[in-house]
Amino acid sequence: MVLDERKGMVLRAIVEDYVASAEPIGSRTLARTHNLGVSSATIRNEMADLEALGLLDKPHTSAGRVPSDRGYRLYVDRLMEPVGLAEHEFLQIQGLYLSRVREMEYLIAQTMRLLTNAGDFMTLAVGPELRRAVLMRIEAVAADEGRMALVLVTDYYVQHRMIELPDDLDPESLRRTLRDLSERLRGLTVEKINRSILELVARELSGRIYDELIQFLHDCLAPSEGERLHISGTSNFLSQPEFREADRIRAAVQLIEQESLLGDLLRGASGAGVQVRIGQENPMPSARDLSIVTIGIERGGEMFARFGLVAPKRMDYARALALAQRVWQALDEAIN
Amino acid sequence: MVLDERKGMVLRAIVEDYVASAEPIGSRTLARTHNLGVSSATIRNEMADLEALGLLDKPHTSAGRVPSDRGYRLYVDRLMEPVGLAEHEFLQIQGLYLSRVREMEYLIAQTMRLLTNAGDFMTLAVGPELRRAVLMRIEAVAADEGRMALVLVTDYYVQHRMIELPDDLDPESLRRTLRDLSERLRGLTVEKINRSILELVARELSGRIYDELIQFLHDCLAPSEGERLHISGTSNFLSQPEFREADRIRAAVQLIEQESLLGDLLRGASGAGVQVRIGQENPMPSARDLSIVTIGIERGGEMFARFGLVAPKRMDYARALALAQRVWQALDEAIN
DNA sequence: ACGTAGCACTCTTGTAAGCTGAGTGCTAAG
DNA sequence: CTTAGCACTCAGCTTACAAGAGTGCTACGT
Repeated sequence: MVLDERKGMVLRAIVEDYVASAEPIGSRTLARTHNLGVSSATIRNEMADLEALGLLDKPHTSAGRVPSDRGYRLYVDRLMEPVGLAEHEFLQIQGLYLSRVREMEYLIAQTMRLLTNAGDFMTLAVGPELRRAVLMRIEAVAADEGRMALVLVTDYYVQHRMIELPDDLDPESLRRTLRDLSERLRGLTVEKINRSILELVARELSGRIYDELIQFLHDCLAPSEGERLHISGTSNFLSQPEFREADRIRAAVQLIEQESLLGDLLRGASGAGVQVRIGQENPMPSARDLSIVTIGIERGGEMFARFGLVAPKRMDYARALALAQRVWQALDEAIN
Repeated sequence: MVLDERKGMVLRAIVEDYVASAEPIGSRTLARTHNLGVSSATIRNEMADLEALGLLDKPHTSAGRVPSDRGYRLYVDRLMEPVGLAEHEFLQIQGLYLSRVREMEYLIAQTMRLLTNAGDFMTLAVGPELRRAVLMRIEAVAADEGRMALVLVTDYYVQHRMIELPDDLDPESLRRTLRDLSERLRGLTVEKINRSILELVARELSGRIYDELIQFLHDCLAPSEGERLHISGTSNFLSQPEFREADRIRAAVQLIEQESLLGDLLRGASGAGVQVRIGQENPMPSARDLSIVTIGIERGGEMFARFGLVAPKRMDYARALALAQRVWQALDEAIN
């Protein structure tokens, strides 16, 4: 049996109706609402064929059909009609990256706000791996008499911490030490520094305040911080009708709370550009009812940042893809 | 009718059993589990009295009793036996503030981590109002050829943003401008700067890069940023049995997502030290089933920071208060 | 050979009725 | 003042039943 044009139309109609209604689609309803030019009985036959092809599922004997993972996949790859964004959305996304700000946290925050407000998605993001970041500068900015802000600048992160100086410390010598340290470490990746920094510092420096300094550097250089998973739009997500029942919403909340799982979900995708993973295509079983559209940003051939739009499998793929595509273009351009 | 000692014991037993079990407490169970020396019938009479006094509620005719808001209040004020913290907790809290870090975001993050892991609470925090912060320094830290990190230091906040410099900008003149600006504005509160900064900058400075600079200053000085509400431990909160039903959990998620509501909840308390607000004592109706223990930190007679432990009314008040009290002591000492 | 009408069958959902268990309130006796 | 006993109440569970939606199959028409 082969997927002729009519079967495609039926599948497409089912996916789109189901996406809109969240209710299984029956043959009669479909015949009534769509002008397919055939009766419900014919549609029933087509549906039976689509089910045999593994493109539709039946929740139970008399409940109408629901797209299977493969059905969604076929829809996304071949049946879906791409949608455009509204003019103002298009421009809004462009405008987001026109500023001169070149800092990851800021770009991520902006992008997430945009994506979260643009649809019923939960948005995930991870920034570039901190261990790949290249140290540029460590500097101390005096605040007042007794306090000083340490600032660590890498190629796409800035970190700071304000500390209290002990009375017996000469600010000038601290500044000089930092300048030396800066010189010595500049151009190294965080990954590399991680090894040598402590030795270096231990060898050349001493005194109480340097405990704080080392602590600060250590904190800044700890990978966990830089790869922090950003999450927003959980209420978009949880307000989907699939989470009407207590068990479901509970499971969903648990999934959300497990940052590591969401991180895997997002990182499961590889490569640059926009990708879709549907249901069981996701690596972990707890995400088998979800789909995710990922945006991978590369830079110099390495993975740089990654965003994800998460929703039940019954997501609006056309819209998610349009958004993702546009954000990818704009962000990729801004960064490269 | 007056609250004699036995009534107090009964109320206390009901509160504690209910806190532990989340199920309404019946007279027979109470007689069996607590050694009150009287029969269930007597307890029934006492319960009826307590209900008449407005200290107990009945969910329905045959469901056992549940403490009313006033019942909880009386329990907290007069019946509850204060508990101590475990030795290691006590020391852990102390240790948290021994470091020399004097930056609000850091202290808040540390404190929240502690509180969230210490019990089944959701933790809220707001830092000091940014508009009261006193500007210390604005400085530019060079990153590489074309980029620069702007750093703004106030007495308890540091903000930064990395921006790309236009080719035609002389980094030295930028640095000079910032130094001038710093000199002019140092010692002013953000609130005051907010008015004058734009005029000042507009009058003395010009050129494309200064748009970014002004934008950065504006962002830093926008009060919303500085008063950002920190939230953690939502899973502690949502895993409480009161949220077993879908509607409840849904409402709770919505409440959490509404940052402004949580902000009001937290800010509803006034004054320094540890306070408890129970159920309807909270200003907003959507929090009438919650209780919050707040920790208010003052500094120089002004409200500085505020933390909140949020849980269903059926919270473990003794533990929450012990934690809050200890954190308050330690933090107050560290800051003042 | 394909499309359609009709019909029997299946299965979920919603509703009503009955039962059970936990708890209360009241009364009378100790 | 306390307690035992008993009638009464009510949420929640179970069962039964009807309604509604949908399917699969068969027979018929083009």
